[in-house]
Amino acid sequence: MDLKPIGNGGSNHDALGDLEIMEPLCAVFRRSLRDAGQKYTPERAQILDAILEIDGLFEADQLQTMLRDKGFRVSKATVYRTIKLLQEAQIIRQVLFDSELAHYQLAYGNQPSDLVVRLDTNEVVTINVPELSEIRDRICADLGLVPRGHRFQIYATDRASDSGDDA
Amino acid sequence: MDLKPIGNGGSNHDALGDLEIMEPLCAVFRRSLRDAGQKYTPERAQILDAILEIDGLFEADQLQTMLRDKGFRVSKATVYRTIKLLQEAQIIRQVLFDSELAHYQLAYGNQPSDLVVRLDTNEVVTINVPELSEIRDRICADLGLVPRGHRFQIYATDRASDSGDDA
DNA sequence: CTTGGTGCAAACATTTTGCAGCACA
DNA sequence: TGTGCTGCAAAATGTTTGCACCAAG
Repeated sequence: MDLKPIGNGGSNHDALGDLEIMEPLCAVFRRSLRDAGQKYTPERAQILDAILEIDGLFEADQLQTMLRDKGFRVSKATVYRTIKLLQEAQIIRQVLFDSELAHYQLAYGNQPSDLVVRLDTNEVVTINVPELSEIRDRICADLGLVPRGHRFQIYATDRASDSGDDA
Repeated sequence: MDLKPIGNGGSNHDALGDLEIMEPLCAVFRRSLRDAGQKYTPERAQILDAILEIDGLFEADQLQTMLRDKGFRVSKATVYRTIKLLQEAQIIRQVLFDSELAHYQLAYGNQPSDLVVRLDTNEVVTINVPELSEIRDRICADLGLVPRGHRFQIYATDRASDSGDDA
């Protein structure tokens, strides 16, 4: 499946965490690594840089291609290993909307990852729907559970492009 | 990842399609196959039967195990091929909540698949949240798109089991 | 200097596919 | 009775891992 994430329909950049008003992510990453006794290598910096240039979703292979185009030679293994580290650092998060391929998204802060996926063009728009958090919390309360997060994905088309098959 | 889907917290069975008030699914499947010039074989019937016994999510391997326990010998290839057919027949739908493994769910009718996933026990509860459809439609209207469906998944734990890592 | 990192390639796990024989409509 | 289906095993895909050498702190 070939998809082109077309950036944040809402604003990805204002639903930040809380207090730390936009600490450079490389600093966040470096600190996270140091706390885990790990090292901040050029490859890891390059991968994070590439991610920061992406507006929307990305996948592992895409990162390697971007880096290659910039003249960096990073192995696929390192890309995957770094993606895992970035997830642990809460800098990116996995977004599930395609079973065939893992997708990720910047996640500085804790804003949920709500998406609109266009089935006709495979474009993806990220949106911000505060009500969803309320709904989530209410449902969890009803069930006696503690909410830890949520995902919301809308599938849509422009016109009557097709019947919405397996959405 | 090992997960135990524990049935529908809401009611899976009353948000049916429209008019056809619970036509036997095997009939739906048979018709769908016939319309496509395909055959209703014992293996396919057995697989659908197994699915009907499942309350919640399931995965391909699980079906094969269930069938084996019942004394049927169905190859993995046939399981996968039948899953695809059942999706085309709109009888099951894929549920994305774990990037490592494809999960499916009964989908007779068109009710959306909203889930609560317990991160501590890996249990899954299906829920029904009509508001989500309204939110979806409103957002699509704002974007000038036609809604085709949506997915909503809540991640929760019982107590302070852990920090909600990569959710 | 020491510990952890990188690239490579082989290993993995899930899903798909080619093929020869079999069975349903 | 012919076309589609099954099982098997090999292929494909995305991701992980073992290992020898290399580099960050």
